[in-house]
Amino acid sequence: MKSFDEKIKKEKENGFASPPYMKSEPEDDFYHSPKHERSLKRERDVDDNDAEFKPKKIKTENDKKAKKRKQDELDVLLLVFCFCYFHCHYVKMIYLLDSRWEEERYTDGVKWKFLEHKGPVFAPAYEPLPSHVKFYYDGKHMKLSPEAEEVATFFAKMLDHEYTTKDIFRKNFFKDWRKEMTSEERAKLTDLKKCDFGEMSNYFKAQSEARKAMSKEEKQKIKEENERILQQYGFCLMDNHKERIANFRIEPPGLFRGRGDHPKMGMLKRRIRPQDIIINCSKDSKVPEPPPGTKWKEVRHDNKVTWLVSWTENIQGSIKYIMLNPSSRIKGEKDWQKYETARRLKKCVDRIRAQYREDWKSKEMRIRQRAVALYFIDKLALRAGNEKEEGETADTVGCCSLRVEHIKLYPENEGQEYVVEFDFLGKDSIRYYNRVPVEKRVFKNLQLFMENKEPDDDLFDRLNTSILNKHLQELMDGLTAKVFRTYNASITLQQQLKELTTAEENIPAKILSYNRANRAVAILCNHQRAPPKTFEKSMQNLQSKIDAKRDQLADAKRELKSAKADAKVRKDEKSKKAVESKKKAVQRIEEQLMKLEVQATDREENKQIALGTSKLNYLDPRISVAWCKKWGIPVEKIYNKTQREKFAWAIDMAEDDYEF
DNA sequence: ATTGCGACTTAGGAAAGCCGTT
DNA sequence: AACGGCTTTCCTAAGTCGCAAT
Repeated sequence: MKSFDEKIKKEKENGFASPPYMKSEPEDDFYHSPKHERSLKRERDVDDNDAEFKPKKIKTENDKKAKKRKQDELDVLLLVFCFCYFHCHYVKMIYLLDSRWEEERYTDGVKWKFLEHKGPVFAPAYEPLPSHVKFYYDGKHMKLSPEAEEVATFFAKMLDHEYTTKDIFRKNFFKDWRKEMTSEERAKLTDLKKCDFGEMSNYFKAQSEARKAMSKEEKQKIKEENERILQQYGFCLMDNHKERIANFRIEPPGLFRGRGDHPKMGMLKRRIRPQDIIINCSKDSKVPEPPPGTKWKEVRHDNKVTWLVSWTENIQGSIKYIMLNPSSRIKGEKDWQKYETARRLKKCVDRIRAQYREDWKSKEMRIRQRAVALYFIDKLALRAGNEKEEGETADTVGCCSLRVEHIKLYPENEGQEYVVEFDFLGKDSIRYYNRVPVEKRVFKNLQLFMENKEPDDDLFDRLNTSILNKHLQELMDGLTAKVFRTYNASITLQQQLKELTTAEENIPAKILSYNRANRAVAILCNHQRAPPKTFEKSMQNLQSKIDAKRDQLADAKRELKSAKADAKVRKDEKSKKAVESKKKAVQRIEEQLMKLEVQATDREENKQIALGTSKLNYLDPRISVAWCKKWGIPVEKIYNKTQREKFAWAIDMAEDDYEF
């Protein structure tokens, strides 16, 4: 595999990459990340690999063709290599370019040839409450029918959550609950406020306490049972390889918890039965058996999709799927492709930037809007922003769906000109707040777009994601709005790593640098988290650890001093040795102290920032792997076991000189 | 052009697991 | 052994984007 890789690299060096040169920045602070005052200065890509668009000399048509052909060859080579990689890795076939490759090469959307699995694991059946756990209505005990009781337990289990205090939640819940009641119950239970779920709630709390207090043996037994289920249902056979399934358990019934201000919160998410399930597998496989006495809704054999099981969920009417784990070939290949697309964007991003800057001047409104939106997507890593059905989901927006009320224009703000203030709820109702200076032309355009509009009018009324993506497709094959997020995230990591890593530093300090680079990306992408509930306390604990370590260091230093003095007087071997060992002790403690301090810094800076999402979805893992190799950092320090499984392809492929 | 649907990726919070300390 | 704090895994909601029907 290596030699193949090297071959590709050689080809690349043999004149494909134009020499890197610096481009002048149109703005010195092009990128603005939300939330943080200290702006993450990020330079544009140094390496501009797009001689095609900015030729230094006029090429003859033949030159171009030859180059194109060679580029094509290179692309094919790369494709073949990665194809081989995934097959060698996953199918464990050693021989390359065997005839079997030909028949296994999938065309026109075929995702697999063979697929066999055991179907889903259903949620356990409802177990009625013991009779001593009572429900009261208006102070009086009332025995509920099993159906009504089950739904009541869903509410009881959430009693401590603030959800259950929200009007919409209560209203939706009560409406759906009533549907499950018998007509007598329905007649009687008319006011949720009069319902007392207290005993139920306490019962479940006691149950969970009991579960915690179980003996080792009991816990072990449960663990073994889970393992058995995992072994039986958690894997499938796809094209000769056993693959881990991501979510083989069907979602249990419960109350829908949307994020943010969701109009459907509290609705009953109904139980999924075998007759709701569509099974997907290959014709020549053993079709999974539905539970005794039941039937699947449908069994189909569609090898153009990757899912094994699907059903339609009742809240939004959307389809849910059971698919493979990220470690699987099918996900890994896709992930790799995603980063390759982002790398292709790197090669032409300057051309695209130049283009949209031109388009700011267009006489067509739709083109100006498109150009300004694209600028935001590129500069601020905003999401595309599909339109959503009003009243069906929380009111959140992305770039194309921004409304006038979401931005404020300041001709001047804190000494900066043309400042735009963004304040809106994005995916998962996470707030995006950012103030950024923009170019005058952008500013003027925004003023124009906002003229004669109400606050709740669309900012880009001539634009949607479909129009934008169609345009992007014309600029580069496979380019869509989200590729910019991937590209900007990965290039930022690479750049930050280059900037922050110092050769002399020890491993913990290097890892802090890595986390800081990662953090820069998370800030750019606005990946936030609620500060952990115990954050303050855990910070204090760490601080006292640091203080204790400082004291310990002072002691050790004192001891070293006296040992030195002692050795000076005595001048014997023994006291010399004592000095040496004290020196070692001081050193060791210093290192520990340093480690703690680094940890404290890291944690403090990470208070409200979630690194996981970008690490898992936006950062080309080969950048991290290369960085580890370059600085002799064990890759386990950066990726845990699951992550290493997901990124196995990158860990195998990337050398220390990998360039995104 | 618009809408709806289907398939897939991206997302944060909760639960579970783990590991060092008491 | 119990506890507490941190990490990992699980869970499933919420996006993106292409395609087909209208």
